[in-house]
Amino acid sequence: MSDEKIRIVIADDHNVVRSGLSAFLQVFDDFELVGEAADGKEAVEVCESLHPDVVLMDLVMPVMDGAQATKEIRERFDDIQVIVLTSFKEDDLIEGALQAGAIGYLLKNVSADELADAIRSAHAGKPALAPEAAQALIKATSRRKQPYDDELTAREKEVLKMMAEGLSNPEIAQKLFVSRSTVKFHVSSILSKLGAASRTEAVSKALQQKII
Amino acid sequence: MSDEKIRIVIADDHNVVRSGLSAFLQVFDDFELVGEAADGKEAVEVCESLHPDVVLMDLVMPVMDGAQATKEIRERFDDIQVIVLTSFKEDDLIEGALQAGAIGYLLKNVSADELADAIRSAHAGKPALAPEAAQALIKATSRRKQPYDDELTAREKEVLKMMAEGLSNPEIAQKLFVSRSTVKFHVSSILSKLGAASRTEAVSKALQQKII
DNA sequence: AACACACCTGGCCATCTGGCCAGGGTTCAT
DNA sequence: ATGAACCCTGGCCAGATGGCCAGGTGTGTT
Repeated sequence: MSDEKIRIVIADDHNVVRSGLSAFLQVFDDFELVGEAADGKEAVEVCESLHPDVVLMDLVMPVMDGAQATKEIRERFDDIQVIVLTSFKEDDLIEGALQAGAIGYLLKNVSADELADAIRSAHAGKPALAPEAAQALIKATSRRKQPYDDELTAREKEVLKMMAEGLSNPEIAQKLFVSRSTVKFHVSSILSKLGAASRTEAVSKALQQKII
Repeated sequence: MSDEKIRIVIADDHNVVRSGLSAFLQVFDDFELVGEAADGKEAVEVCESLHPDVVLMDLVMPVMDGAQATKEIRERFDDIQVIVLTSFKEDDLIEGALQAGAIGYLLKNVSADELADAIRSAHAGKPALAPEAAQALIKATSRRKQPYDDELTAREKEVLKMMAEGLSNPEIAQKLFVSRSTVKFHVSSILSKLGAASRTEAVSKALQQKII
């Protein structure tokens, strides 16, 4: 460890969480809380003006979400490390956060010591993943590999949305100014790409996998 | 205000949040934090042994959720007031929490002062709803009134789930050991109750309204 | 120029869908 | 016991579905 304190910024839209993190950090004398932000946009601005070493970033925030903020921060200041701090309810966001350039991923039920370790690791450029986070990551990736053979085209998504509204093929055909055959063609593609046996199953899968 | 301090218990599965709330409470000298709990079950137990005046309760927790814990606490100790503290993402849980007997509902982005006011109100038996919470409550109730004519029966939900899996009527009939006619009967009921014109629309609505 | 890809169309056909009709049975509260 | 629910069944039928076949167009890449 160097003599310099690790300069930290907290980005979370909840007062209580900011206060809690702040309390955690005060226990250790190698940390210095230099700024706070209540949303992603603020987080980026604070990084601009203060150039902290590490940002503790919530994912679910108004105005700009944590993943987007992480991306912007990492693109513009590659010496600022971002640790994502979130609740286990948001499994599906982990991947996006890591792709955005977060070096750490912790759940909000971390202890002060674990948090401190993660911050020191991140500052040293070493990743710090909570075991639950790693697990959720595996789950998230394996879940996405199976169902798809391919991505849906724009037209297919359009048709899929109408299917989810309960429209029949003739109705969709009328709305899109194409023939029933064409709609059937798209529907067939959708079914095979989603691995569904019927339009109902396709819509069900699409909704659950948040394709629409 | 009496001379006695208001005895408070915090129930939240996130360390950080507990720490943050604790820090908020320390600012005021009429509060005394007497216990903490990391899930709903612990919260009930802590209430049993410590009989606090007010519980600050998170809704999303492992083992037993906050609504259930609130219900049990209110049933057994009607002199303990519960204030639900949650994030705005969980709009749809507000109603359940209030039905369970919570007297207050705050979002986690409250300030220390707002929290203090809410605790004092709750202790005096006066409700304390965050404006956003009230708004979400209205939204939640109005959203539920429209789509339903009636609740689904257990059997109908069972059929609905199979529909969402993409099973056809004959397949469902086979699984349930009933005839195709019976399945059709249930499907018809589901369609009319959900206001859907086809099974696909029914499944779509059911998924979006979190019925299944 | 050749190719892949997305998009469009028509016809044939077995199957599924969902509305309508009719009739059973149970259990539970009034 | 007289409903009121929920659950079960059969038949009839127009329409929708989805798989299969065959073809067409335009785009952009190589």
